[in-house]
Amino acid sequence: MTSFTEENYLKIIYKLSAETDSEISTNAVAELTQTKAASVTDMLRKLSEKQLVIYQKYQGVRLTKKGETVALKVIRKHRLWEVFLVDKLGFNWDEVHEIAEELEHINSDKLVQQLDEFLGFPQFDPHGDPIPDKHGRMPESAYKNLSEILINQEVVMMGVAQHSTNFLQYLAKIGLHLGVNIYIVEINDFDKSLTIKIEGSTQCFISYEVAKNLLVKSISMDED
Amino acid sequence: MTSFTEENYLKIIYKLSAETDSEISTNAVAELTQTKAASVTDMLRKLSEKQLVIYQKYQGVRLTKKGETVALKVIRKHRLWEVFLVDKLGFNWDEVHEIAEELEHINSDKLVQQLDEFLGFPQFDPHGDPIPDKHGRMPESAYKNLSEILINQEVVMMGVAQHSTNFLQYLAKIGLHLGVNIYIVEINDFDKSLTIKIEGSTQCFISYEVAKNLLVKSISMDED
DNA sequence: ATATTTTTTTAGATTTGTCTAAAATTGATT
DNA sequence: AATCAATTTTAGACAAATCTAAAAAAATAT
Ligand SMILES: [Mn+2]
Ligand SMILES: [Mn+2]
Ligand SMILES: [Mn+2]
Ligand SMILES: [Mn+2]
Repeated sequence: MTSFTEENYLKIIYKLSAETDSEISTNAVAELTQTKAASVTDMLRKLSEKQLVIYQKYQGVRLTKKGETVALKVIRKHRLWEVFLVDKLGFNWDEVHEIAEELEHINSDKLVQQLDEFLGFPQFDPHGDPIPDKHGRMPESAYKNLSEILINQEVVMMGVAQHSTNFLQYLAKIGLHLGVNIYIVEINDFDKSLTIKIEGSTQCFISYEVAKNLLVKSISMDED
Repeated sequence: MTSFTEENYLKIIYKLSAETDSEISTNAVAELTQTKAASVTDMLRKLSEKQLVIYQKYQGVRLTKKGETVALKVIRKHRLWEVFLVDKLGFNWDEVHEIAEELEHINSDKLVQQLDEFLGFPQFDPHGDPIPDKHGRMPESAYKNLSEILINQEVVMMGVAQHSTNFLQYLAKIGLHLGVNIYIVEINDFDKSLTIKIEGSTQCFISYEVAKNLLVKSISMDED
C-alpha cells in the first residue's frame, strides 16, 4: 500500500520528470512538496525500498515503472474529480484543484471506473490537461502554447499549463475562458509580449509569460 | 481543525450517545474505533482540551455542542456520498460504506452544499438512515422496526438498522431490497421469529434479530 | 588544484496516533 | 468492610512524517 504522503511524492516526481529527462533533485522535490530537503531524503530512501523509485544518494531520483503506475493513477483520479466538480457540481475551474488534491487519494478501482463512465470518459480535465485512461495511457494532446502560434491564425483556447488561482482569475478578468476563439494581432519583438483579439470582446495585451501558459488548438482541426 | 482520526472518534461517540443517554465508556469507544482502551484515553483527553467532548477520567465521555456539530457534519457527508455512489454511480448499497468512510473526511463546505443540491436534497441514505441538513437537523424518520409491526399489516421496506456487508447480502439473497412491500404472516411466540410474505416472491422465515434490524413504513403513509 | 558555495545527507528531536504492560480506580461479591 | 474482578489510566515505547542544525559531498569559482 502507498500512503497519502507517498502518493504525493510520486505524483510530484512524475510531474518533474515530464519537464527534465534527467534525474530529479532532492531540492526540486522539496520545493513542490513544501517540505525540507532532509524530509525528502528520508522519503526517497523509503520509496526506494518499496521499489517505487530509483534512488542513490547524491544522484537524484526517478520513478520505476511501478512508481509511474501509482503516479498515473493518482493523476487520473485528480483530473476525473476535477471534471466532476466542474461539469456536475457547477464549480468554476479555479476552485477545484484543492478539493481534487484530497479526492485523488480515495482508493477504489470501481469508484474510479464508475466515475469515469458517469462523466462520459472525458479525455481532458477542466484545465485542458490530459486524463490517463485506466491503463495509464495519456490521450494525445494536440494542443500548443499560444506562444508558438503565428499572427492572425485563429485558435481555440483549450487549457492552461499553470493552475494557480491567481492566474486563472486573471484569465477570467481579461475574458479568456475555455472554448473561446482568439488570434494574435501583433507580437512585440522586444519582449515577445502580444496583442490578441478575443472573439466577442475587445483586444487585449498579454505578456509572453502568459502566452506560454495558454494551451490552444487550431480552428481547422476536427472537433470531436 | 479536526483531523481525520479525531473526526472518527467524534462520529463514534455520537453514534454511541444515540443508544444510551448516559456517559460513553472508554471500552465502548475502543471497540468501535478498533483501537485499545489506552489509545482512547489519550484521544479523549485531547478532544477534551479542544472542547469537543466533556471528559473526566473514569467518568466516561459525551460530546459538547461543538463536538456534536462536527460529528453531524461528518455523518452528513458520509450519507450524501453514499447516495451519490448508489444513485449516480450505480453502486449496490452493500458496496458503499467503506468508500464513504474515506469520502466523509473531505473538507469543503461548498462541495457538500453542491453535492446535496446535485442529489436533489435527499433526506435518507441508501440504508434508510436520515441525512442531517446543513444546520445539523435530522429529518423526522417515521420508520419502525419490522419487529414492532402487527400481523397482516402491509409495510414497505425503507432501510436497515445495521450495515454489515454480511447482513446486506443476506437480505439480497432472501429477496429483501429497499421499496419492496411485505407483511407478516405469522409470529412464533417462542422465539419471536417470523414468517413474512415478500411481494412478488415466496414467503420466507426470518429471526427476531433480523426483524429488529429492518426499517419499514406503513403502506398507508403518504409517499412523497 | 584549492577554496568557496551549494546541495544533499545524517543526527537527533518533535508530533500524532498507536501499542503493551503495569498501576490505579471503580464496582461487585462476599 | 475487605477482597476480587473489571475497567480505566499511566508509563514508556514505537512508526510515520516532519523539522533544525551539523556534517559530508558535489559543483563552481578562483
Ligand atoms: Mn488540479
Ligand atoms: Mn487540472
Ligand atoms: Mn455507511
Ligand atoms: Mn448508510
